[in-house]
Amino acid sequence: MEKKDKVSMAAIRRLPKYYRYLKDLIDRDVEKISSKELGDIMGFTASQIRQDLNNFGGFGQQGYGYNVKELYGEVGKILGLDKSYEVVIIGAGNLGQALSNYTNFEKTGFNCKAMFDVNPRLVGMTIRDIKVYDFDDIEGYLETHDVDIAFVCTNKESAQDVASRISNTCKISAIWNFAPTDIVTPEGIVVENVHLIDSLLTVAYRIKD
Amino acid sequence: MEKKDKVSMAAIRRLPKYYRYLKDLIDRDVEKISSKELGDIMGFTASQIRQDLNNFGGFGQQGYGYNVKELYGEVGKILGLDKSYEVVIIGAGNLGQALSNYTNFEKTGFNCKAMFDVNPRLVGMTIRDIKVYDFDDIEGYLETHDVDIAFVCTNKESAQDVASRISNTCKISAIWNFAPTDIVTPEGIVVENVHLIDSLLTVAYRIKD
DNA sequence: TAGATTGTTAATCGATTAACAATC
DNA sequence: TAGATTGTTAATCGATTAACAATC
Repeated sequence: MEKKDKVSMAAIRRLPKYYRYLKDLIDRDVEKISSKELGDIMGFTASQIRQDLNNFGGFGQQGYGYNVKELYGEVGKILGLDKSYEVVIIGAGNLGQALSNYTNFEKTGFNCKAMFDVNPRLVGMTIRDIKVYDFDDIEGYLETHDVDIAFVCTNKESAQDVASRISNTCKISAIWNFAPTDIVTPEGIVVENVHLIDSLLTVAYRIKD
Repeated sequence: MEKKDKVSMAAIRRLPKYYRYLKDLIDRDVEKISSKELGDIMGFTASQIRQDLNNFGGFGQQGYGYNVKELYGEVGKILGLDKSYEVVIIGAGNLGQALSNYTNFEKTGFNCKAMFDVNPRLVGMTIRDIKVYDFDDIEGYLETHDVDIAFVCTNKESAQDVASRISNTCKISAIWNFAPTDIVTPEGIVVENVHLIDSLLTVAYRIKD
């Protein structure tokens, strides 16, 4: 199943969409689906769907199609959702708090155990059962807890410093960065940037008359 | 300058990144830059940078390169940042509140004037000078105010209904959708989906051993 | 069995990179 | 002028789509 070396990023980024649509189909009690039908509702060609899925294995059956529940499970496994992930949030401002409250992540297996901030007003607070620690304690925390992903919700200026400090402990696998800047990490630490402003600017572009 | 018909989405999505990096260069008092230098710091090839920019015009000068301030201004104009945009936020929960507080958007010209929610506990509140109205008043509000973009921060279940209702007034140009579902709108209304969970799932995929 | 639909190879399309003449 | 670097055309690369034999 681990053919992931050669799978294109474009295909990988489609996987969560498959996962969402397959979940919807399950909720609507659809048992089986063909690549043609799935393509129609997702806006893909049947060909692309078969190509995408066959990057990871033959999950269908000729003359029948795909079993929805089974395929959903397989895509989940491909995405790594057969395990859960420990998460910390760095930056307990509005966005950090919003993410900590986002039950969707928890339901999918991303458990936030701690938040960190430099602001003394926030340190010590508890937000929906999650304690806010002083960011200066981050190294100690990471050394004594298995954390997979850090959500970085700081401002632009602090993001790289934060990334460097948490990368140094080498106990973390990935950074999910919401600061409006590109951060760099040592080889082996995955960075996923969510540049909200970039997304919004493409909206501005597209509504120009 | 309006060659935008044929410009690829891939190129358009790189524009905000140019805009960010050029701003950084201005802040660091860099006056001119070549496509080679800019490519090195942005992780693009010089060739791609020249191709991207020449979708919109020849902003450089042979033998010299690009004037940073001028190019920054041009990219801003291409993105449509020479005007400002009126914004409403639908869904005044954690994420909606976080977005309303995000000064970065305002600085770039996106002004939030009102929030809407169905929750009576939130309706009537004021969050950083922005009033929360009852969502049932949305049609009236849109008819009496020029709103360009609606940020949809509802749950998955309500997102399509919300999108349909605000699309019906036809006074809005775009929807920036944060609900974890794909929404459809009438032709002519731009939709930009920010699927946070999709982004997070690609992280899970990429940290699989 | 016949019909349907997959898995996979081949063809096409589009985006990125390379090359180079134009020119500051 | 000579050197540098653009704007743009041509070549390459990769991703998407089409086609079809395999097979349930």
